[in-house]
Amino acid sequence: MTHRTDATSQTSARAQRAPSPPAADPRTLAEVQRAIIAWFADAARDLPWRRPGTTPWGVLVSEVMSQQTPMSRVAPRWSAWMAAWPAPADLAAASPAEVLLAWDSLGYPRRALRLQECARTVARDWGGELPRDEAALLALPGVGAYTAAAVASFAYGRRTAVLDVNVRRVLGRVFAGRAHPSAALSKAEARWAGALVPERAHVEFNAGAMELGALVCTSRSPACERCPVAVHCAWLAAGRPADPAAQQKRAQAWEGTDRQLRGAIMRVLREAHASEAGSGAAGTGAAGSAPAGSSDAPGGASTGVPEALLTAPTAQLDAEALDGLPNPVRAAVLRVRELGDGERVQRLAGDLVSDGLAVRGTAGELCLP
DNA sequence: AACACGGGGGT
DNA sequence: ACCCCAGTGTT
Repeated sequence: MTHRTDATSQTSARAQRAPSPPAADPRTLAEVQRAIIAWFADAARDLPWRRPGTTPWGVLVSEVMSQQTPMSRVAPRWSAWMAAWPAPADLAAASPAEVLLAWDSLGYPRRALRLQECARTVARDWGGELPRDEAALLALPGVGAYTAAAVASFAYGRRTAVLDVNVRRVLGRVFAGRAHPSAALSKAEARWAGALVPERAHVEFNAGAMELGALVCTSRSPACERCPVAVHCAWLAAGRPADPAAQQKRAQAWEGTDRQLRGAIMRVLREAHASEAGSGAAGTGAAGSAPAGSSDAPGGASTGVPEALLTAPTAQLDAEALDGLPNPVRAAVLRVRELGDGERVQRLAGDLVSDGLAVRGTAGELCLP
């Protein structure tokens, strides 16, 4: 299957510093563009935000949810989210707790907070309508180079280069013969990618290049036999050489990390909030449908958990209070205690508060904001 | 430029 | 077990 890299490794190692411009004649360029557009017309997945009638705001929401997140996980959440908050003003009016509850376990919950900040900015500064200008989009919270370009292209039909990891991989393989894109997107890379976007059907080209990278030209096991541009692909022609530079990126740890423990604490807060707000339908992580109406914590009623239950030494733990917790909350609390000692939990809880993902109540409880 | 930041599913 | 995912913001 994979081919040895011996004969070519010297020359390919040389070429990886500079993002080589598309070493292709205009005829090849046009052919690649046409092939991707034609392939996309047939192979495009039926994603909810590709349905007619999706607003620019809906496109933005789908892009933010999709950051570092497979779309199979995004689709159901997007539908529930847009049903609850169709327009920026709707999201702006929600409480952060509702927003984090609806985000559920999509990951990187700060994205949810930024998306709401974004909605509030749009409501306040843009009359509730997303700006069309890419630079203005880029200035919004949670919107970086990729998302600004994606919205400009997919929502507003602007001719701009949309460079996510999929597109970078496809272009890098076809034109530069490189198996994997570098860690960071360079200016030069963006420049020649921009030159590649066709004048006509650029939306279809952008979406198609992403789709091709997601479905065929995948990172791990590309299906070159199904690839519409295989005949033009420099990487395939070279025998699909491994990438010498991509070796030593350390496998990302998960067990025992702060991220894992933070996530467990966030789950406690979601479960606690859900079990108190609507005792009706609160399942494990199933934020599900409409986060209806109120987040009003009447008086001083806590919608969180006593922080001591997360941090106290086992000997001093109030076992009775722990037993009194609703099942999903107790399970989440036990998980936190299994993952980290009290000191670490306390430190990370403080981080969460600093990040705006949690608040401390007057009675020593930790809650969603 | 290098890190931190979730979580789940594919191989 | 390891890899990857429609990235962004901070240091």
